[in-house]
Amino acid sequence: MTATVDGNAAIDRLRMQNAAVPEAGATLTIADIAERTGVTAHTLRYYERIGLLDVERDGAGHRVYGPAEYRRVVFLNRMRMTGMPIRELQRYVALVREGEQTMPERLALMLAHREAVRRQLAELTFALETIDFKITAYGGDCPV
Amino acid sequence: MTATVDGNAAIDRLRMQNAAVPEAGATLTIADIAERTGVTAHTLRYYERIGLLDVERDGAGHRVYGPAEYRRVVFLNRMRMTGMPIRELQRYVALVREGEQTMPERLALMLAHREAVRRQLAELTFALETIDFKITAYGGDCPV
DNA sequence: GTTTGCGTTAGAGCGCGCTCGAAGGCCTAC
DNA sequence: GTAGGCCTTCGAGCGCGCTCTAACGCAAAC
Repeated sequence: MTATVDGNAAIDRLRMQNAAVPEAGATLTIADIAERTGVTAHTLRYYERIGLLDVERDGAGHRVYGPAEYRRVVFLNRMRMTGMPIRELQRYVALVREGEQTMPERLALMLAHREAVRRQLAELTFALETIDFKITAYGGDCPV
Repeated sequence: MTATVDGNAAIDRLRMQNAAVPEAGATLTIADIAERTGVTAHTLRYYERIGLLDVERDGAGHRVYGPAEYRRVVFLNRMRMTGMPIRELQRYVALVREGEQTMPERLALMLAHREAVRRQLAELTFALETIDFKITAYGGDCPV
């Protein structure tokens, strides 16, 4: 993972994920996916174990990832970044497997999560004021 | 904790904390502090145990909180909300106990944390786009 | 042919931040 | 005087999300 000017590892990862989308028909190993997404092989196996990923095996029993799996990993990673619990992701993935008729429910899940993220943003912004206040206070004196 | 229009429990708590500042000289029980800050009595004892709070005892051995302790609890709560680890709070509190000469170091800690929170805000904002994209996609079809 | 290196599985372990249980003390109300 | 309720301490337990170990397999490189 290469560092960029702002030095934000998570944002770097997001940029990397956008840049490293495999072309249609490509087949990738677990190491490839780990490198391209920044999700460790251990975690990829863990995600598969708990039902977040479905991955084929080659003749040697090794995992074979394609663009669809790549996109899934990136999606999972972003939802985790925004604090979506594993349990909810399991529910979402289960709905995807059930087929098109679950699209309204999936949409509802995403809408609810968007609200959760917006609340999170509001909280962070609010709490940031306390930090700013603290920093300003260190110009004078600082209680606590 | 009373609900407000937007239904954001954490923001409600922040508002409540601002509204429930005890007047100078007031003495509060652990239950009072729990109610006013939204931090449970269990957690308040835990914070004390790990060195984040210093609280006096009355004749019966019960904890007695004053405005300074209240402010400390509110501060701790806000730093936790923004993801500051307990270890860092322990370090900060240790610096406070060491006295005024640690103010530059405390300031540096706060500045670093402010940057961390800003990064967090950037990440959330970035990842929010993925959610928005997903939601838009449900108007059409949705891969993954 | 053996070393190197990547992969596999099952399952244990860990760090964090609480959260709870048990056993008991003090104070007030009835 | 006894029941209820809130307080105390100590220590164990828990949910989450990984993270790592052990033991082993296959396959190309030397």
